[in-house]
Amino acid sequence: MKNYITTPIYYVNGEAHIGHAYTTFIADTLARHSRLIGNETYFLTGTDEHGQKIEEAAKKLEKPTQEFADEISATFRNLWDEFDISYDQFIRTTDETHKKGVQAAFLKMHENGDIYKDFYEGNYCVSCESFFPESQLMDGGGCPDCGRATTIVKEESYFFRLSKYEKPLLEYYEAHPEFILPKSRRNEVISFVKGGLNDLSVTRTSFSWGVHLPESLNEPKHVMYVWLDALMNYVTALGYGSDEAKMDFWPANVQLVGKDILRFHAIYWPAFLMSLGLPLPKHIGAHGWWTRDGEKMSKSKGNVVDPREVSKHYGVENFRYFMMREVPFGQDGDFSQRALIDRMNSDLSNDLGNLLNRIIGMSEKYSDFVIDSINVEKYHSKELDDAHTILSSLENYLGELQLHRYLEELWKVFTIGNKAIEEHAPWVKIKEGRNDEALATVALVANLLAKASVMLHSIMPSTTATIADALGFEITTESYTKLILNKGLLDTFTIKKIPPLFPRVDEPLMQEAPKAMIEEAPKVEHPVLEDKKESTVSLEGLITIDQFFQTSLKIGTVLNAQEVPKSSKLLKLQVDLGEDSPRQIIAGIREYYSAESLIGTQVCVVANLKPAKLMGMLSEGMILAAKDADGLCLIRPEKTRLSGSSVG
RNA sequence: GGCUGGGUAGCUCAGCUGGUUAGAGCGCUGGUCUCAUAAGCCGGAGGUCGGGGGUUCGAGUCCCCCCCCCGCCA
Repeated sequence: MKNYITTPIYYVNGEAHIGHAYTTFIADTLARHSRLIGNETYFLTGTDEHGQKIEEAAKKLEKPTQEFADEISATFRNLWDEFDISYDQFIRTTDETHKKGVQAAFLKMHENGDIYKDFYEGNYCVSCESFFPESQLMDGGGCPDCGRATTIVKEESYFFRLSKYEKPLLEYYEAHPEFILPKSRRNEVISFVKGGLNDLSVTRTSFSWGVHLPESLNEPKHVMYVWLDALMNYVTALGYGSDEAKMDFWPANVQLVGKDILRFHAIYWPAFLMSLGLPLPKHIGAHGWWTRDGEKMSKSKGNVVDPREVSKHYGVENFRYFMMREVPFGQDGDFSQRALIDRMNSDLSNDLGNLLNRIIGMSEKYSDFVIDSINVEKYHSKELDDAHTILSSLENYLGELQLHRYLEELWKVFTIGNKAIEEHAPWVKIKEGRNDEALATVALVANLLAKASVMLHSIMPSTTATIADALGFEITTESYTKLILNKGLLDTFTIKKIPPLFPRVDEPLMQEAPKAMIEEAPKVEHPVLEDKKESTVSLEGLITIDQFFQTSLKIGTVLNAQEVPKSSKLLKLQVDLGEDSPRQIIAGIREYYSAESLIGTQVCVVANLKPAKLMGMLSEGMILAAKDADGLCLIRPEKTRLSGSSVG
């Protein structure tokens, strides 16, 4: 069976981040598994290098565009090599064969009547040199990026008849429920298509860094627009439009994408393929995003996870295991060192690594490291059966890309091993002279480890190779067939005494993200508070407690809030102070809080302030807030209190 | 605002077409073994299954209303 697996091609406008690594790890896992079970496999990844942004970025650095693209593309490729990603091809959209293939596809679509010339009309920002849809414009029609006025501009463009494929696509989704994974994403795509599809502008004349139209069309000004160019890579990599020798790998089995680009892969891409008369991929798998310590990653926060950094400190395969195990496919995941360390200690050190160590120790004492499976079936057929049931169920999870379930199940095999040792206590049997039984238990566990390692291999290739080596075998399609499919046992071998594979990790090995450090600081031990004898507060301007209580502070609940027209600072609030009717309070906090975000929340109000008028509107109180150079924040009760509760 | 999906133990989640005392992993905790990486194994605590109505002999599971969260669209 042929099995083609792809990652998206990564845009060369920045360094590889954890998201890129995640997609690539999943794809690599699927590819390795496919090879292991004996499929003819082709695994494609690469870089997307065309477009105006790349052209501009290169210009800024005063580099030839190609040179710029070469450099960034190489950083991706190097990272994958460092991570031992087993790609069969690394495609670049600047490859000549790719360009040729895209042109061939364009011609074919043109011939089929799916491409026509018209005008692209939209709101154009001259300064940003880009078009924006109506919905993205600012209130007055300004550019969402720079705020300047936009103008309606007409640009000559070729269009792809996407609208024609509305029905065929819907029918396809209907007939192939497994096309879009996870299934929850399927609804989104379907409802989008049901909402109607507009034809797609697929060429541009405003920049030149891209694939030009086929010469026969004689349109030197036109360049292919990003998605047509980029999506085609999946077939041009196989030689579409040039040497088509590898085209029999098409259709792809799994095409992995981030959830942000699902629409392009689940709508445009299949439509293009339909137009070209090519079959559609079996699965488009959309995975989620990663946050760090519960927060969105961003350059400005300085909390971006650098996959190279994590791998350097914790090891690529541990990192990889963590990402696969931690998150259900499609869901967003959270990266934290705590979670990573917990996973490593609990799953890798305790369950797996320690189990291997246990049998190394026993075999050393009981049989001079020699392990023989001869009596395993006699004494442990139950354990073997249970393990085989688990091992043979794993394939199902892979089909739905449920890597975390796959691993969760696989781990039960280690539990069987740990329990068996406990239950059969070989150390007791040895004392009783029942050596056969003791050694059978050790051999059982060796076999369980061997089998589990085979199934773990696609996720932790090098680690499992080490385990296999210690257990005197090699992980190959042959050993997969022998140990998993045919439920065979290991030949007699001498186990290698190796140091613990997964030493426990006690402290974070990396520097924490800036925010996280602040949050964790209070966990440090608190020194005992000394009793202060003399006040160091300046006596100037002090008031008595009675004077303080002349101010009535109350907790209020914001019932409603809206912007004050013509004011950039003021919000008009309706605040419930537990009185017969709510107060109207005008607060100068609009720059920091949206009206919407306040509704239903609680604030601290000066309740006995003489009413005042602000911009002609009555204000019956004041909201307490704290302000410093970083902005303003409201003073609120830590927990919800009854409206009108007094503060003091 | 429209449409999905979801709100179940401290945390992350499983619970299919309604049926015995609501589950798993991690965490916490008591015990126990000693081959082992302060690992393993056994046990325990902890949940009015978002709220309120309803259908039913019986509802986490079905229906209605409400609240809240994520996502997609506008």
